[in-house]
Amino acid sequence: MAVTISLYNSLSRQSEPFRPQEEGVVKMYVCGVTVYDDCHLGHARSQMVFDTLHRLFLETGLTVRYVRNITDIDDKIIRKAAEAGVPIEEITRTYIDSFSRDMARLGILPPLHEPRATEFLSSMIALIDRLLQLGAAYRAGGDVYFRVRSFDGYGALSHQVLGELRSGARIEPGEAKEDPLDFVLWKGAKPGEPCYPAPFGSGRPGWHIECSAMSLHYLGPTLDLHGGGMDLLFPHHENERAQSEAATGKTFARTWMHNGFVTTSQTKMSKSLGNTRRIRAFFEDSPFPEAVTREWLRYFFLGTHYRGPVDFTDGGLAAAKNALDGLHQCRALLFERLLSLPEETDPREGPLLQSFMEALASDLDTPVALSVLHGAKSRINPWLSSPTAGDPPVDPREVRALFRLAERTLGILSTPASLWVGGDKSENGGKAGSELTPEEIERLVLSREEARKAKDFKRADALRDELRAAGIVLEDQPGGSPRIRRI
RNA sequence: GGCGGCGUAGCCAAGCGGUAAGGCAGAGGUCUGCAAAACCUUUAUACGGCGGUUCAAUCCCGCCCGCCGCCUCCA
Repeated sequence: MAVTISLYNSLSRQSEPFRPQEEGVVKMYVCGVTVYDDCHLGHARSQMVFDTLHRLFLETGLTVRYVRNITDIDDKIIRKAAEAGVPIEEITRTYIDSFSRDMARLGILPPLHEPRATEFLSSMIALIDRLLQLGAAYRAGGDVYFRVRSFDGYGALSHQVLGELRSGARIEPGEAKEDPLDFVLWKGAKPGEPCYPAPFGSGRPGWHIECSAMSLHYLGPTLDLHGGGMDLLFPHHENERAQSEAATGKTFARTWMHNGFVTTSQTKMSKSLGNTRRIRAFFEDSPFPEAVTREWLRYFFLGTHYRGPVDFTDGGLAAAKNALDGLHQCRALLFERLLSLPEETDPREGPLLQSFMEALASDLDTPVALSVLHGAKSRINPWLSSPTAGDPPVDPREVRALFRLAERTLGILSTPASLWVGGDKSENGGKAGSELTPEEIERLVLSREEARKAKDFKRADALRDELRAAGIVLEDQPGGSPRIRRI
């Protein structure tokens, strides 16, 4: 569907129409993770934001060359390995696996390339060499530093004035920087630490250089879009930009996007504060099957615009689940009603589809996109719930197409109805949602049915209460046996 | 100290110059043996405060108050 995508660019601090350099192809780079621990919900949101953007690009027919790095050489990894007394590779393998599992659980579409820093040492060394030749970098005390004041545009991305920066105001003991603002490109080897040979002395790369080297390798000197969390804006992205542009003389990234934080009690969720919630734990603690939990979390995050903060609360989570339940209920009834009509002939265009796409195209306004879904639901529901009703106020087939569109772009409304309402973890290889065995449940349900037939409502209600206490809710249906729902 | 974000109904959350989307919760109703679920109806003279610009401001400007973030590793 033809829409003009506009995105907020951190560089210009305004929304701009998004136009890739090459017609029909998007070169997109997003900062991944450093693999020294399990990922938390902050990572989940960030990846979800850029996944949604990725899906939006695909939906509009663009080819997306999406690269996301994995940082597998870093001080924290080294320290963790040393503490555990295991090789670095064991730590990185463990957390790369964990990250991959988390991304799969969240339903994040895989990027085209997912390079690891250690696979690109020679590219990084070449880049540093080039910066040294250009005079943008210098050797000092076994390290190599980037000379920040040699790069005119430094600070333009994060809108910092060099003189006001406190960042570099500290020089760590042992560092030999010319200027406090300078940052390390290559750290000289220290005893007992992993190191790699380089013309300027063996050692290991600084944090920022990997992104420059890997994006250059896969996507060339100029990215259409570079993304990451708000906390990467400075210094990470500022540094990446400086060293890349100093080396290539070209614009490094045309659009920069930064997502807001996940907070708890209005405070940023971060590892150093110890207030993180791991993705894995969220899924393991969830009473629902994985597919349901995935949609639940996605819906929760998508309910807030990506640039704002999201406070992670039980109330917010509960509201998200209830709202999603309503959408699923509608979807299940609608799909059943339209079963005989092939989806292939559903409309490709229409006011609902248009509104939905326009919302997403407008700097990824997912809250508005969700409201389009709810709007469609409330207009189609009366028709769905009364079989004798006349013409529906909206084309049911467009609503079906809309739900499919939401499935593709937002990654919600894809779980089969049977799993959504009646599912529990046992169907999913997890723990059971109830203390009762299926046989016990069936026995209680049948007993209640007998009691109801005998008009012994007191006993019937007691049995229903007993089931409810075990997390089983009965929903009587006209004619048939009651529907069993787990809570 | 520098840079930035936020403050909209009980809660969450869009809108960002033309007179307040949506969701959750709540209330009333339909259905039901009673429930539950579902469906219907309903819920902000009003957008932190005070000024200013304008025919018109929640949206622009100024000041103030309150939260939060970046400037050190961090999505």
